[in-house]
Amino acid sequence: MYSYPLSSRILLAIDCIIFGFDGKDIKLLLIKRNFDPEKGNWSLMGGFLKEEEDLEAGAGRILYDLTGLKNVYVEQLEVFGKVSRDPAERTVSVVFFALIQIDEHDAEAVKSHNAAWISLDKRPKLIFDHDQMVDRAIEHLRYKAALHPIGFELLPGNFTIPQLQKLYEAIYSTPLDRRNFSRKLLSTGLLIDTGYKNTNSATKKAALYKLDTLRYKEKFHAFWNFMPDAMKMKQT
Amino acid sequence: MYSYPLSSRILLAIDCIIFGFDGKDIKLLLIKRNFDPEKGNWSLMGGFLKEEEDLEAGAGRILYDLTGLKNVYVEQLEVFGKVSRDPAERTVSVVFFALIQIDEHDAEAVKSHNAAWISLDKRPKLIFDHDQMVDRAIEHLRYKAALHPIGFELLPGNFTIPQLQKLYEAIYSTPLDRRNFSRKLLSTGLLIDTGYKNTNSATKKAALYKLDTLRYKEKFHAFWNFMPDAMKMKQT
DNA sequence: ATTAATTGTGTCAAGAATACACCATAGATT
DNA sequence: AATCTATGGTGTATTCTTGACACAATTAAT
Repeated sequence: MYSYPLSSRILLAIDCIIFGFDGKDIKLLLIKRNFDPEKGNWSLMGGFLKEEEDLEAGAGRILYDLTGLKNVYVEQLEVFGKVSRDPAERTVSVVFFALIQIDEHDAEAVKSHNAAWISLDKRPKLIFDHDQMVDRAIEHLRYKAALHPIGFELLPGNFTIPQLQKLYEAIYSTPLDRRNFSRKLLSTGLLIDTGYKNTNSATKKAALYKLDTLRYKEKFHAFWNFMPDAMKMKQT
Repeated sequence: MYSYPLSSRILLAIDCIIFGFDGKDIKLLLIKRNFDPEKGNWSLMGGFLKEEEDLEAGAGRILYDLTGLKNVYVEQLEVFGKVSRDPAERTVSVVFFALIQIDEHDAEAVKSHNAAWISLDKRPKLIFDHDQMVDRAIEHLRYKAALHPIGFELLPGNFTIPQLQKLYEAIYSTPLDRRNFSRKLLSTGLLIDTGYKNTNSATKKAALYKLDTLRYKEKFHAFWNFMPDAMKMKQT
């Protein structure tokens, strides 16, 4: 069997950007490193790809270690491969983008990793090029959520339309019209009315919906249109 | 300075998917390997990331080697990282997606690499997981061209609206209405009428347009809407 | 009962997308 | 030089979607 010349083997890192939503703000799961290198500084959760491990499995492992969750929404975001991005050694990092339901994570695991959920507007400076990674992820979240029904990944199984609206308002930092939002959402046919009401509310209880998962899978790659108008191409 | 434990350094490959358009069909630049491994079989153009080379620079180097072109449209597509994707050795491959003007490539370089422009519907079986990479790239081309003005990257500097239409028809394998297409294109404000006419045509000569590059850069990340309707989300 | 906060739904007007028809130009044919 | 044919350029009516906006219903607190 052929073998490649002995050159250019490189340390391959995996870094995970993990978004959650607490009902009000989009949050990031970050760790305050209690290990070297860069001990004491904030960073994304990461690790190295193992020799006998598929790339996606590596991402799954790292996500599971920190959150205790499997089968969360994950996708590749981008590879960061500048020569000097890690001063210790040439390291290429594959960045993964994950959306989780914030109240389902394993608080013990998060604590043991010295991790915390942090609002986007309060995020600390991160090590290496992790700030760029986060910037890129926020951009991607805005982009993708405008076109595909990924918002649901951040909400519990049953949710109300006002909750969904708050989520989109948080993503785009912009108020949305209740009536138009509701009409658009319902017209996708992705929501099923559970018949239950949200008992938490102090006033009128909103209807609880769930995802029509069959339809969701069918229609995932089709286009949606939730991007606020200001971000669309205008003819000016 | 900290150093990482001696483990999990991995061979990092770069593979390039290069699209062109000959006025009729979308074509891929593929190589018939005259070197090992997999000598004699078809594959994407690729190479290994060098120790002292930024990732994007590596992609640029490989594209330049094959086409003689610099500053072409390139973006990261996806990382392929299954353990057994390359039987010779664990290799993780970062796949890049490139669009070039087919008539500007360096024919000598292409020849010396034993490469050829091949229509999508005539593509041979490729080595390893390169077929999956191409499938993914075609999907991405359709996706991206529907939302962003990347089609121009496949056409010469001056082009006619009918040429542009043929390009989109090739990308989506579907006929488009001339009148609506033209109106939509012109309404983007991205086209500047050069005042010249296409002299190649046998009958009425079409107007030659060029990109308004300033506007193009400004508006690149805004959304467009050239996806044929059938691919959009419908409510049914 | 009244009030305040929140949820649910309807309507109208403007804009965009689609389907479709007519005219213009240029070279080839007679 | 008249006309035929292939292709390019533009206009319009209809339908659908979007955005702005108003009013009614529900619930708990007073």
